[in-house]
Amino acid sequence: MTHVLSAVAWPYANGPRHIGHVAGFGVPSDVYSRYMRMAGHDVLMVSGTDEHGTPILVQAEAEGITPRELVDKNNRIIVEDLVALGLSYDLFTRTTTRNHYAVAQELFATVHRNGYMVEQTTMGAISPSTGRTLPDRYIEGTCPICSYGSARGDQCDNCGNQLDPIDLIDPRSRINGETPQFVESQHFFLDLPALAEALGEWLHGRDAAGAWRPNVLKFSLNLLDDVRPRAMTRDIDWGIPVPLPGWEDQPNKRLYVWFDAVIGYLSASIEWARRSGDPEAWRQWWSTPSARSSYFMGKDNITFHSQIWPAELLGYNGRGARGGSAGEYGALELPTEVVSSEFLTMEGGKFSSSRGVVIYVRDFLSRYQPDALRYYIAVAGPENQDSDFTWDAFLRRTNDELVSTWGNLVNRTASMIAKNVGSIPSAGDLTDDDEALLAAVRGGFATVGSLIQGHRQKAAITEAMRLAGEANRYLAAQAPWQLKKTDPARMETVLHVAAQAVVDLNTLLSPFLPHSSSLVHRALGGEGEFQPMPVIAEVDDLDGGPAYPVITGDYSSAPAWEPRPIVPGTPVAAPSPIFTKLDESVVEEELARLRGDS
RNA sequence: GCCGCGGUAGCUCAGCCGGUCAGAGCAGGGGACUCAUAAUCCCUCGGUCGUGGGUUCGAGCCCCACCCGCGGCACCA
Repeated sequence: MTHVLSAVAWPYANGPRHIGHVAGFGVPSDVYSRYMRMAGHDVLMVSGTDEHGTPILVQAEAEGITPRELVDKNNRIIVEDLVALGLSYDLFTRTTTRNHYAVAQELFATVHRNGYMVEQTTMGAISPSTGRTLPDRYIEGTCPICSYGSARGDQCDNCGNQLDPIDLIDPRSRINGETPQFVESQHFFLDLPALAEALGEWLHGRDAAGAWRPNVLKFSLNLLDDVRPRAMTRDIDWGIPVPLPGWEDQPNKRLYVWFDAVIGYLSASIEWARRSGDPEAWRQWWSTPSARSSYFMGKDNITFHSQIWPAELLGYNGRGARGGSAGEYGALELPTEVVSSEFLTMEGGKFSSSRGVVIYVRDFLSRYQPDALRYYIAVAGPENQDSDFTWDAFLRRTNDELVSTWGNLVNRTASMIAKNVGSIPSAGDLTDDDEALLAAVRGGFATVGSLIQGHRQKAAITEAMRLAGEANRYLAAQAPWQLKKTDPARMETVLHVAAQAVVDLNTLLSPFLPHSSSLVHRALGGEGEFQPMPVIAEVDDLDGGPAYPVITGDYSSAPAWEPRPIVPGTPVAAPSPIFTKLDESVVEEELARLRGDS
């Protein structure tokens, strides 16, 4: 048994999340975590909402509410959506807790003390009316190269050239139109060059271990070719105060949102431990070299997880060129794996909230089953390359695969048993065909399990579904509905074998389809829930801040990743369908909705 | 421009270290069956594996060049 940290990317709280987001970090991390628990590992799955940064301020202003009101609102929406999807977080918290503030400040202070946080003066744009940093992308003006009138500060969308906002002609703020001021400002920079060698050692070690996806590793190694110090503070009044004399009381100096966001993995682990009654419990995942940690995210986050976060940890541990010593938490383990997904597109194009090309998780789940979405993401998601979500493909995957292949297998098996026996039948002598099916399904525990552990979930669920197909073929070949008249004893044996196959296939599919796994479980005479599910708990801040909702759960009842022998005589009632078949018309309905027709 | 990814049957894609690797699902055509949400099962049509070279006894799989599509290029979360 190993301690396994499932570190899941933190959804940004400037709005609700769409299905592309949960395809990138949500479903893959939950499948992995559920499987690892079933395989007997001690899993700690943590995340939360990321609530600092300029876009939060911009959105709050647009809605005419305070940043705090905005993040409170979106935190709750996101929490509800992730629970509805069945994501089994041990703790899903947020970055505005006092605990998180304290942990982030401890990291910053120690990295600073060790000499990896260096103060520099920079020229940057601020909004004259608010005094806040104006990120490059929030400045627009006329492109000095092609004279395009709406070039962004970081790049011109017309000619594609990278720009420096100070070169823009007639620059203006995209937030409120005012002319930005370019002023000198003091900031702290994470000294990546001083940590580059240690980062390289770590990355090459990960390379040698061989578990990372090649593109993630290559991208990360490329980053090392050109490391520069990177600013970890901002001129902004929303965020975590800089914990240094002369800085902590300045209302317009705050930690950079990404500096504290990645620290969330640690602060959430600590918060989980404090709430568990053993405040030191988090060390089993963070201070133990034999522990594993897997970080799940979309590809846009790779930089922060394969460079910034490990650099923060190395700086904290005092493991860079300047030496140093670890802070009060002691030396902390770097990521074992950075598991990055590519992007999900929508009907051939990028998701775009502003253009309405988007499906929010909430809207999706209001019309379709969560396991249908989970299935689609697992089997057709952006695991290794960008993949496209289309309603047509969703309909086909749901109807032809979930409903017809798997749901129907469960239904026909339970139905025949209920009608002809009324309980799980016992088996007579097994034929070669019987043994072959049982052996194939039993073999799935090794093959499907290792594929999930290797983050090849598409192949894993495809293999599980292939085995379901074998069970369907078995039934067609054995034709128990004919044996009913000719050889009732043999019919019972066949139904016994089929029931055993269904029960074990249900176990194999349950990390992907946790909601329906309980329905299948009960369809064959089981009781209660098969896969434990997350819950929302309203909790008080541990250190006196405002109360907030968290996702948590007791997953100790997770079933073991192994065959479960069925018990003859267990009553089986006539089943009702597990999955809802979709009408062809939903494709056109949803496309109309996307176009804004409704 | 630089870096990376992809280009395999009508569609979506598998093909790890080169040698039954020319595959799967869906769509199309034909048939079987009736337990099951008209679900299931069988058979079948279909590809010179982007292009041109090269290495090799042998290459979707390695090397070079080119064409096409996509993503990233940092203070943006």
